[in-house]
Amino acid sequence: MDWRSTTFDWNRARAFLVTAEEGSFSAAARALGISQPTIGRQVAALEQELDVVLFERVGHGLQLTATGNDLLEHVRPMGEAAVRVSLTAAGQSLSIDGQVCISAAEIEAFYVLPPIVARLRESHPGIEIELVATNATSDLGRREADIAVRSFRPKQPELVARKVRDGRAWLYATPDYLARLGNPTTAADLSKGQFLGFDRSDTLIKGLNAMGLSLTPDNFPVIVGNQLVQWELAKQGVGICIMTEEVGDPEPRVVRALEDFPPFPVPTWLTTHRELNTSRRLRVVFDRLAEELSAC
Amino acid sequence: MDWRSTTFDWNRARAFLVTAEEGSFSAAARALGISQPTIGRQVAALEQELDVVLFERVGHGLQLTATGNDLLEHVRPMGEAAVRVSLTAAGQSLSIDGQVCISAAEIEAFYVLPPIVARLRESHPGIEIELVATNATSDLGRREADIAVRSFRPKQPELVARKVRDGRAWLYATPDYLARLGNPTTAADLSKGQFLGFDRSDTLIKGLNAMGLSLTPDNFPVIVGNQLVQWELAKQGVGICIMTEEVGDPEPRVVRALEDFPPFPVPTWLTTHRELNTSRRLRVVFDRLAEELSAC
DNA sequence: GCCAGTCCATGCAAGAATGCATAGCATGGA
DNA sequence: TCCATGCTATGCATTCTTGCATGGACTGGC
Repeated sequence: MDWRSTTFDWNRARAFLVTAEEGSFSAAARALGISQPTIGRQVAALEQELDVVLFERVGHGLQLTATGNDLLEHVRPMGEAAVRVSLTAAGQSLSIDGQVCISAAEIEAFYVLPPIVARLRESHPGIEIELVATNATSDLGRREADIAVRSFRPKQPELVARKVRDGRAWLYATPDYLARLGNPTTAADLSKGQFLGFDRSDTLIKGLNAMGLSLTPDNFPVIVGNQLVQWELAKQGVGICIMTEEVGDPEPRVVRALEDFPPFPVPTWLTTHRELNTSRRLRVVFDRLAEELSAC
Repeated sequence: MDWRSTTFDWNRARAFLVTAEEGSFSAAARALGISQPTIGRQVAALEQELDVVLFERVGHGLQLTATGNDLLEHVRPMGEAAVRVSLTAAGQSLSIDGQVCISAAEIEAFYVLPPIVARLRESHPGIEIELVATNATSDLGRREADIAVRSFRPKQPELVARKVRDGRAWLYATPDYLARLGNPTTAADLSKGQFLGFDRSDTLIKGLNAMGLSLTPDNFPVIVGNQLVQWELAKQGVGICIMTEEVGDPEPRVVRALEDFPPFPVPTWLTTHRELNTSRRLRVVFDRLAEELSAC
C-alpha cells in the first residue's frame, strides 16, 4: 500500500473535525482541552497542506465552505474510528474476558496446574486458559505464552518475574530397583546406579554432583526428553529419577533413594511480560497462580 | 459530543498503523518518508499514552501483541478514512462538476449573462450555474455567491477581483418625453427633467452632477429599486434613465437624451473568493465570464 | 448608541518533536 | 565461524509547535 496519500497531519484533521462540529475555534479548543490559537493554526495549516479552503473567516465565527463540507464527510468517520480506538484501548485494561496462555514444565502441567486452572475457571468463567506443557522454555518476548511457570529466574530483564515457592526434590526409585542396587544408604552407593536424564547436556550431572554424588554420563543410559515418560519409567523400576516431593512422596510404587540425603532445592518462578501492568486479565491469572503455587 | 476520548495523538496512531502494516519501524519510516527514530518514538509514545503494549520488541523486528491487534482493527478504518480525505482534497482541485453561484446586477443578469451562461452550459454540462439577480452586493465572504459581476472594485482585500471591461452608459428617454421637455440639447436643459432613481441616497445625483448636470433630489420623483422595472418605466415615457449603451441603443422606444454629452464610465469587475486558486470549476467559470464580458 | 461578551489573529518565549549520526544486536548465508 | 545486512535504541542540535498575553472586530442586549 502507498501511504504517501495519508501524509497530511492527522492531528490537524482532528482540529478541523472538532472545529466544524463545534462551530468555532474557541469551542473546539475548549472541547479538546487545548488553546484556541493552536486550533486556529492547525486548521490553517491543514488548509495550506491540502491546498483547499475549509472555512471562510467572516467576522464573528466561521463559515464552512463547500469544499470543507466535502472533506468533513470523510474526516467524520476518521473521528468515529478514533473514538473506537480510544475506547478499545481503555477497555483493554478493564475487560477481563479473553485468553491467557500458560506455559509450564510437563510435571507441573500434569500434577499441579489442573486443579488450579479448574478453580480459576470456576471463579472467572470469562478467562480462557491455554496450557502449554513443554520443557522447552517458551519465549514470552515472542508471545509464545503469557505466563511461564519455571524453576529458574528468566534472564531477560524486560520480563516480570516473581519467585512464588521454594520446593524440594528428591531422588526416587522403586524398592525393587534399590534392592538390586544393594539398598544404597550413602551417596557413594549410588555411583553405580542408573539415572534417568533429560538430555545429553551435563547440567543435571553437575547439579547432582554438586550435592555430593559422583556421577558420570555413564550413569545416564536412558535419556527421555518428556518428563512424564521419565517418571513413568522410574515407577516401573528402570532407574533413579529426580522429582519434587509433592509428586514423588504420594506415589506408592517408588521411595526416596536416599532418606538422609539433603533435598535438591527447586524454586518456582512465575514469569510474564510487560502487559501484566495493563491487562487486568493477565494480572488476575498471575496473582491467582502466585497465590495457589505458594500455598501448595 | 465529548471529544476528550479522541485526545490521543492521531499522528501516533498513523505511525502505529503503518508500522503494523509494513512490519517494522524502518519500513514504516520509508513508507511515510520520515525517519525511523521518529516512528519508533511515536509508537512508544502512543503505547504510553494509551497505556497498552502494542509491539513486543524481539531482537530483529517487532511482534504485534494481542492488544495491538485489537487496536489495529480500529486504527485501520481511521487510515482508510484518511485516504479518502486526501483523495477528496486532491479531487477538489481536479473535479470540475458541481455548482457555481453567480451574482449580478439585474440588468446584466437579464440582458448580458443568459447567452454566456448558455454557452458555458453547452461546453461544460457538469457545471450547474445558479444566477442571483440582485442589486444588493452579495457577500462573497459569507458564500452568498461564488462570483459577483459588479461595476465597482470590492473593498475586501481577501477577495480576488479583475476588471474585465470599460463600458459606457448614457441617459435615455422616449422621444415623446424629450419633446415635452423641449428637446434639451445642453446639460442645463435637463435640470427640469424627471429622472428615475434607485434609492434615496444621493450617490447617483452626485455622480451625474460631477458629469456636468445640476440636479437635486427633486429631479427624482420616482424611486424604483428594481433596475428592470426602472428601465421599463423609462421606455414608457415616465422619465430619464441612465443605462449602458449595449442595452439602451438597441431599444427602439428610447433615444439618448443628450447626444453630445460625454458618456458615464461603467467598468465591469469580476469578483470571487480565494477558492479560485484551488477549485478548477470556479476557475473555468471565472475565466469564461472574463473572456465573454471583455468581448461584448 | 453604548457596553459587555465572545470571537479570531499575532508576537513572543518555553517546550516538544524531529533528523542525523551512531551504537548495539539479531539473522542468514558463505 | 565469520561477515554482511537490516533492525531498533539513544545522544544531541535544530526546527517546529504550543500556550500565554494581547489586540482588534463583531454580535446582541439594554
